[in-house]
Amino acid sequence: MSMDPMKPFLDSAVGYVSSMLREAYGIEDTFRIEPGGEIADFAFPCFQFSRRAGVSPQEMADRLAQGAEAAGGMLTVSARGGYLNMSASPHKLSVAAVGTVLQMQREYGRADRPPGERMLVEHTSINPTGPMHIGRTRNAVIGDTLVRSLRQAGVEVASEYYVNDVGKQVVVLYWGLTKFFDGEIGGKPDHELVRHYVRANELIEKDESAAAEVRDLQQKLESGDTALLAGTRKAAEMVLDGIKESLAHLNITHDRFVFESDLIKDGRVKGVIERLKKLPEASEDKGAWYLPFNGEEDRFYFTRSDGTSLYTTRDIAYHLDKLSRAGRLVDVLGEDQKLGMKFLVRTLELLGEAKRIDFLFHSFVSLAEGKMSTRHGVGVLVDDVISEAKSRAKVEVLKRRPDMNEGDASSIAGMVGVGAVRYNIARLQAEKKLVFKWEEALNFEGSSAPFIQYSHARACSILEKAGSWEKGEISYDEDNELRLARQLALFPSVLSDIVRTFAVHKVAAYAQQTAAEFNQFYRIVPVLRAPPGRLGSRLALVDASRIVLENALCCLGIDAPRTM
RNA sequence: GGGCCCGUGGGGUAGCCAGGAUCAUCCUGCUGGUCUUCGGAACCAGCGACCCGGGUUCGAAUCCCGGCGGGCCCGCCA
Repeated sequence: MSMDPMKPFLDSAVGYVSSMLREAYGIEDTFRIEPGGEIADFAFPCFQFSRRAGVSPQEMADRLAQGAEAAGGMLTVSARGGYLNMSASPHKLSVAAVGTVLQMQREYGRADRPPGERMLVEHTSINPTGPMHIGRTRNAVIGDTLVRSLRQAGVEVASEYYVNDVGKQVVVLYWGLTKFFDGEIGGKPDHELVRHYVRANELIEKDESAAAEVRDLQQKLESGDTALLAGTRKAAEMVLDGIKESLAHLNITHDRFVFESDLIKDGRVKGVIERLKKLPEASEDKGAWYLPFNGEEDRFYFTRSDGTSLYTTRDIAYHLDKLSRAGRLVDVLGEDQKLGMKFLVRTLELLGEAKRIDFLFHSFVSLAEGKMSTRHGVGVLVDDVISEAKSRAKVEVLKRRPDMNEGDASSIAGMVGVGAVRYNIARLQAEKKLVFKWEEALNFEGSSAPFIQYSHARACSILEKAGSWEKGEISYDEDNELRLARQLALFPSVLSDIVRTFAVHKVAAYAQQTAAEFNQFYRIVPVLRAPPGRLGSRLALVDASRIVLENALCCLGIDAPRTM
């Protein structure tokens, strides 16, 4: 059995068109099959070949539709508007879809892929100077959804967080801590320590001697002062602990954290600088080395005049490290990084190592009132959004289940609240800008996480009431059954599309559509009170729906409650 | 000044990469319905949109050029 229930039908459609084209017109060229939209599963537009064949598109479509018993009963074909429409036999497709899902269970969605192509996705990588605000959360949610979707699709993938613990802002944090911090954190570290960071920034802005102190520290750090490196790393790690906690609340974890300071300490940054200096393109201006791009239009400086490294130089060292550990890289980044990454890629190309890097850029999140900034302590913090979402969810849960005990209600409210936050970020195309609005972030109906979770809980409830049942022959004939089964069959192709395009919002849309189809089925087609002989097939369909909803929610990092 | 991205009903959004036909998707909103329920965070019907102007094409929301509006970038910062 194919892991993708739609695949055998697509193969027959290709085979059918190919043989009909040859038979009727002697055409043996390659051709394209399109998705058939609402009308059919697959469509062949006749426009390209009709002129050459000397017939109208509609004539050609009519002729091509005359293959009796299309593809051994796998397909139904029809001609309309110059298109040859082909649909998988609904009966055969529905049986194949449910059968495949029940066989693969949590693995459903996976496809055969060439082995050995390990991927590495870098995401989040927030500067550890303060708590995550909602803008940074977008990166984390998109990145984690990508990692989860790739895994569900059968890709071997690791996730990584690049910790910037040597940059200017971490020095400011460190300096602020030495000045104002008494050693007692007394709360979530990112929230507590950022106060010293904000205060330090305020002081530096108006006090020149403070600014000079920080500059000295920065110089010392870049010259490789080990005690100072340890100090800034410690400061970064404390804040990072708080960020990790926030990420955990969002069901986000990373396989590995790479510290920028390590790349300096073990000499890799120095090695990169040496390699770059040897490039024929490399030039020098007052001791500062750069690569000229676009003539001398854009200079990419990779050292300062004092020989120390710059951010992108260290990032190149990091990318070389990643390339040594994975076959293919993806960086999830804000759109402000585009130009810098162009220089990075072109530099890696000069070093002969650029091939396997892809980027997933996303636009910024803004507030109705303007921009966010950790440095100035303005922004909506993700911890606040999560806790507000949970408490509103709890009100909703208790409204519907007043008898439910406190612990269960809180646990469900947690899944619903976090799900709502993640879903409302993941549903958007990454390149569209996002204006954060509380009402939208906390939406619990319509196109939302709870809508999907609720469908899942309903399916679980039916299955629980049914108990165990005979898994005999299955078959479907009701329109709502066939439509739902077809929807389930589409999951592997959605994931394959994401593997190709990284368009993670598609798995959000798919989950929503699947839930909607399930709700329609649920409304119209009785399961537990099914007519004689239909019970097993319908329970199988409900179980398959439950599995697909769970798998899709898993891609989104949203828990699938059995009851809510 | 130069570069990149975005512009779809009242609000939000899919479709654009690989141009096609059928009501251009879905959510929200508004109007009106459904159900003696396998859990109503539900279901059904209706209202309402491709920024503007050229071009390519048999055919453009989709590709190209030019406007307009918004975001981001153009540092020996990160």
